[in-house]
Amino acid sequence: MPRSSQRRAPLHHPAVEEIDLLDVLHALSDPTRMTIVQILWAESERACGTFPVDVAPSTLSHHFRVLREAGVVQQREEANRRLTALRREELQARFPGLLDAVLAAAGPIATGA
Amino acid sequence: MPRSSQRRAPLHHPAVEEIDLLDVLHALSDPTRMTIVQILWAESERACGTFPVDVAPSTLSHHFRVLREAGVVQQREEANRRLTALRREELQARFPGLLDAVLAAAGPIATGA
DNA sequence: AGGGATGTTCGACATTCATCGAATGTGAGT
DNA sequence: ACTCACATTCGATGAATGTCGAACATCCCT
Repeated sequence: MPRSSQRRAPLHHPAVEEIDLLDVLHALSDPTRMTIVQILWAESERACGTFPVDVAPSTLSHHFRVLREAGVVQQREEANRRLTALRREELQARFPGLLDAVLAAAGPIATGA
Repeated sequence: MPRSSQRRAPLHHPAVEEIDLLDVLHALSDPTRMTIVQILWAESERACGTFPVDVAPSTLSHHFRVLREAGVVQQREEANRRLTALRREELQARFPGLLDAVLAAAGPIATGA
């Protein structure tokens, strides 16, 4: 029985109704995480290691966990990669216009953050 | 020479162009501060002590400073009261739609926070 | 002048957080 | 099987944060 889609932890994502506004705002209030979200806003899906941010891999993993548990991003396994995507439609359904306004306010991506 | 309008510190407020998105998001990611902003969203101007939040006066003062230095609220002196108001137009000019989306997402005021 | 009301500043304290290095686990390819 | 690449977890550490009580400053009113 090949269960190749359950590699490590079950990767808990909050349900749409469980997404808390303050958690989302806190998740977005960090420079590194904002950069991640901006990139995902433009590129739909991306592997963890391919983000142009200047932090250690363990730090990056921490930020992805914060974003995931806040309900901002979604992660799925593929081989030994972990692909990350924005939960755009779900966030739009829960907090209409919020992500659009935030991303519009963020302006161009500040690479290196 | 009655200088009744300069009571204590000069109450520094950031200029509109200096308002930082991440600072604003961080300021809004606290329950107490979110409650304050929600109340001001509905009531234009209000004295510090009249907010129904369950924190010590010194803590409240701290939260007002965070909101003020992030550019979210504006404070002016009147007698020995300090009146606080949202910087609605300025925030709308700097980050269009942001405050509207956040306040819409926040829903009804959770008194007691 | 004295007292009460309003709000701030100053430590202090516990919690949270961003960050890193080292160790670990998983999958792909040789 | 061995190794390398990818990503996580763990432990530690220094900084920031939310909270409070006590002390202080300013203004109004009696």
